[in-house]
Amino acid sequence: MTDAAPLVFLVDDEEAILKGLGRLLRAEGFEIEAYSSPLEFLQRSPPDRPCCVVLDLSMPQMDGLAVHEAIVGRDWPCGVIFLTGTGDIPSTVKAMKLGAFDFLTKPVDAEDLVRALRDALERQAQSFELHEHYDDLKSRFEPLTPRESEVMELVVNGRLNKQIASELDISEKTVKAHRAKVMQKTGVRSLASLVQMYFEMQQANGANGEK
Amino acid sequence: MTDAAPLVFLVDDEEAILKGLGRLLRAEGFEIEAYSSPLEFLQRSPPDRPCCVVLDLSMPQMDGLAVHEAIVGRDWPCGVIFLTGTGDIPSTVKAMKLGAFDFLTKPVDAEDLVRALRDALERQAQSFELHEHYDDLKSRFEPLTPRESEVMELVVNGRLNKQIASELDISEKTVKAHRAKVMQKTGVRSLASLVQMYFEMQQANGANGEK
DNA sequence: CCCAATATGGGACCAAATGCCGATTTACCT
DNA sequence: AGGTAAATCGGCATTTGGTCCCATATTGGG
Repeated sequence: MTDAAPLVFLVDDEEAILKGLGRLLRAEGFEIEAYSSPLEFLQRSPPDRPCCVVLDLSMPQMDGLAVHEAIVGRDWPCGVIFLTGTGDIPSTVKAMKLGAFDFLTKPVDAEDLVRALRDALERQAQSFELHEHYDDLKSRFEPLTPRESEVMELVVNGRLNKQIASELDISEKTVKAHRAKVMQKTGVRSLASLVQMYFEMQQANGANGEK
Repeated sequence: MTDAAPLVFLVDDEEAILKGLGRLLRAEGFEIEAYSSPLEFLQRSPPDRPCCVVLDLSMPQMDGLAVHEAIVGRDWPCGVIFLTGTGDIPSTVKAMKLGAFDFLTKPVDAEDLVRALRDALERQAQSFELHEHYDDLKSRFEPLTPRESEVMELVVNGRLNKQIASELDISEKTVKAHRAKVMQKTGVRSLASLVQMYFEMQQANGANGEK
C-alpha cells in the first residue's frame, strides 16, 4: 500500500541499453533496477512485491531462457518480457511456452515496451494477490495435527461423524472433538467455508504442483 | 471410447502441402481432414472430440490468426499449431498469446510436427474432459428454480437456515423445503458435495468468462 | 520428572437439519 | 376449466452436529 511504484528489472549485457531504457522507463514512473549480468541479477533476494523483468535473450554469461527458467523455478513474483535483437521463431516459441508475457525485438518502440510492461505488471499484481491468498490458506491448515487433517479430509468429502468414527475406528465423540479443533484452528465458522477453503487449496496445489 | 484415432485438421492453401502432410500424418496414425480454404474449414460443424488444427499463417482468403480467433471464439475442443514459411516474431507472439500450442516453420521437420501434435492432442484431451465435467455440473444446477438457486447461494456461503429465512423474509420452514429440493435436484447427498460442486462451477465460469 | 500437546472418550444439553405427513395461493399452459 | 409447477407455511419425530463440563493414556521436550 505504501510503495506503489511498479518494480522493473532490466537485464542486458549492453550498458548502453541499460542506460537508455533506464532513463526512459524511470520517466514513465517505473522503479528500475538494472543489471548488466544475469548472474548478478539472480543473486538478488526475491522481491516481495509484483515485478517484471525486461530480459535480453542472448547474453555472454548466461542464456536469457535459462534466466527465465530460474525465475520460474524460484517462484519469483515476476513477469518476464524478452527484448532481443537476434531472436528467431523457435526461441520465441520456447519463451512463450515458458510463460513469458511478451517477446519484443530491438530496436524496440518505446510505446510498445511501456504498454507491455503495464500489462505484465497488472497481471503480475493479480497473480501476486492470488499467491498471497494461497499462502494464507496454507497457513490456516498448517497447525492441524495429522489426525485432525485426517478427520477433516473425511468431513469435507461429505462423511457423517458416525461414518468417520467407524472408518477411523474411534468413537463419534472423538470425531467431534477433532472436528471442533479443525474449525477453531482454521478460523472458519461454517462447514461451507471449510469445504470451500479446502478445495480451493487442493486446486492451488494441483495447479502449482503439476508438470 | 469407440473412436480413439486422434483427429487432426490441416488447413493450408497449398494443395501440395496438404497432400504431403496428409500422407505423412495418416501414416503416423492420425485421422486427417484437409482443407485448402479456411472459410470452408470454419463451416464445418464443431467436432465432438478432442482435436488439433495445423494451420497455415498466411493464406489468401483469410489470415491464420483470424482463423485461430474464430476457433477460440466458437469454443471448439481444438488445439492450434501454426505452420508457416513467412512468419515473423510479432506474429508468433500474437499466436502464442492467443493460446496456440506451437508455432513451426516450413520446411517442417516431420519429427517436430508429430511430437507437437501428440503433445497438443494430449493436452486437448485433458481440457476436453474438464469441459465435459463442467457441462455435467452446469446441467445439475439448471433444473433449479430462481428461488432455489437463491437459497442455495446462501447455503453454500455458510448461512444458517434461520439466517436465510430472515434475509429472504420467509419462514425457516420454506428455506428447508427449498434446500431439500436443491439437494434432490442436484443429486448430492451432503452439504460438502454441494459446496464443492458449486464453487467448482463458479471457478469454471470465472475461468471461461474472463477476457 | 513434570508439563504441554495429542488422542481418546463419557455425560448432558442445545441447536440445527432432515424427513414425512399435511396445507394454501399464485401463475401459467392447454 | 382443469392441471401443473412454484412458492409459501405448519407440525412432529428423528438425526446430526456443536458445546460445555470432565477424565485418561501416551509421548516428547525442557
